[in-house]
Amino acid sequence: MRQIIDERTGGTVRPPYGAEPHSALHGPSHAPTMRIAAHVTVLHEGDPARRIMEVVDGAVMLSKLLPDGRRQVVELLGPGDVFGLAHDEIYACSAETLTPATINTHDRSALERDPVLAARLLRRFEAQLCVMHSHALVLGRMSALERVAFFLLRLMPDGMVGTTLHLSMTRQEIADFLGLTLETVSRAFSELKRRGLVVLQRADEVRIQDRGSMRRLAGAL
Amino acid sequence: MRQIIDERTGGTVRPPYGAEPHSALHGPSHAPTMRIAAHVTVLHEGDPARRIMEVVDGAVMLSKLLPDGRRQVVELLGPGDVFGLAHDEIYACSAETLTPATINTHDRSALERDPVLAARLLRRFEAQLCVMHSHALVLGRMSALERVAFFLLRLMPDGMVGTTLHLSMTRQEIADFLGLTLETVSRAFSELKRRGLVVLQRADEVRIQDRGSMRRLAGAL
DNA sequence: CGACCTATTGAAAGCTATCAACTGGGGTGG
DNA sequence: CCACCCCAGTTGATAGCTTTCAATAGGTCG
Repeated sequence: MRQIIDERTGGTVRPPYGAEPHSALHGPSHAPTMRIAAHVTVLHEGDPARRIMEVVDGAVMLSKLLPDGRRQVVELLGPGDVFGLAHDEIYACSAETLTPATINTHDRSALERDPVLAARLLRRFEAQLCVMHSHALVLGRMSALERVAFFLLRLMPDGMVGTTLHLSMTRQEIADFLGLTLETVSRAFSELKRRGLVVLQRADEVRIQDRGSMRRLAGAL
Repeated sequence: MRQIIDERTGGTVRPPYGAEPHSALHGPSHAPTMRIAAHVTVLHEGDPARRIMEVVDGAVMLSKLLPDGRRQVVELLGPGDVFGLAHDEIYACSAETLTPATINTHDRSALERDPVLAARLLRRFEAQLCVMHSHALVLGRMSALERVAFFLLRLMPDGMVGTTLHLSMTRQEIADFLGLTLETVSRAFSELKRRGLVVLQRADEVRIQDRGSMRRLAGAL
């Protein structure tokens, strides 16, 4: 289990209950902005859902647990993405920072009062829903090698060709995202390396060498 | 391949291009309602995305294809659900009716003009996103038997206990939804039957016999 | 009643998970 | 400054589950 303690404050960071930097002078719906360290659990699956959150900067991982401990990382979020969604007033996922992150929080009631916010969230939800559809295809129909190729392409926008990508996830986290085991993820990395499609400077620093072959593996996506 | 011909009109039903019942007197953004037969492809993945659609009645299936023909049914929709989402002005999924269905269509530009519509879609997107998160857990971490149990519980609301559920999907469609093969789905049905958790009156008529055991299999969901 | 399509069941192969050992890098403490 | 420890990652061997290929059964419609 990763730490859920914020080393700056020494306390658990759970925005609905904890201190809220920058919000003292505003109402709770005025988008208080929080700066959060890496590897901090921001939301817990099953907690009462009072807030909706936007990633301003950094990376956040949403995950769900089965009663026996199996975990699925259901979504990877970056700047602009929204989380804190709820079924029956209960958070449906846990949220954990992968890197230091800046996050805006809104009271759920703000959705009705603030049409500009609602419009922004609507566009973002549409985009995230499309990404989830792609991810269902990955989880349901792709082989291990294809999943890892897809994962790396997803993290490496077309713009940054030839640059080195820093993975801020462990093999276990990648495995939980792709519906595999950490060993299978490791083997897939080794296979991509062996085929000359990627270069691993370190375990968490990847360069895509042959983008064409990667695209073909990942289903031309 | 299922038919994409509407037997009532004799023509392909593709709303952006085809005839639009009930809409002759209204602008294209005034939610023309269409009545569509079962097993009709309403939207094609990759077509230009001009409309956004709401299921009023019936069941709709969203699917994505890989270049080599592998298919994933990414979402099952019922009354209230929304589809016709787009990446880069292109439909991200194909949509096919599973039953006769009634569908509302909105011009995408209506989202900016109609805040009531936008608010409704926002709530619905949130719900669908949560369902997709659950589905990612199913696809990534559950065994074949667990997936089928989950599928049946999802189709059988708590209210209707003891009633017979009519599956409007073939084994192949269920398999494509659950990330399995049709043979594995069939074996899972047989196993659930053998264990006394369900009764199959016919291949497409299921009664859940032991809901508790089903819930345990499906991860208490 | 026969044709055809869907579903079921069986047998074998393949891919991923599991269990286990080993490697390597980073940090700590001597 | 170096040695050791610890954890993440890699690699190997085996098991298990699902897929694949194939044959049979069931049901519907002409």
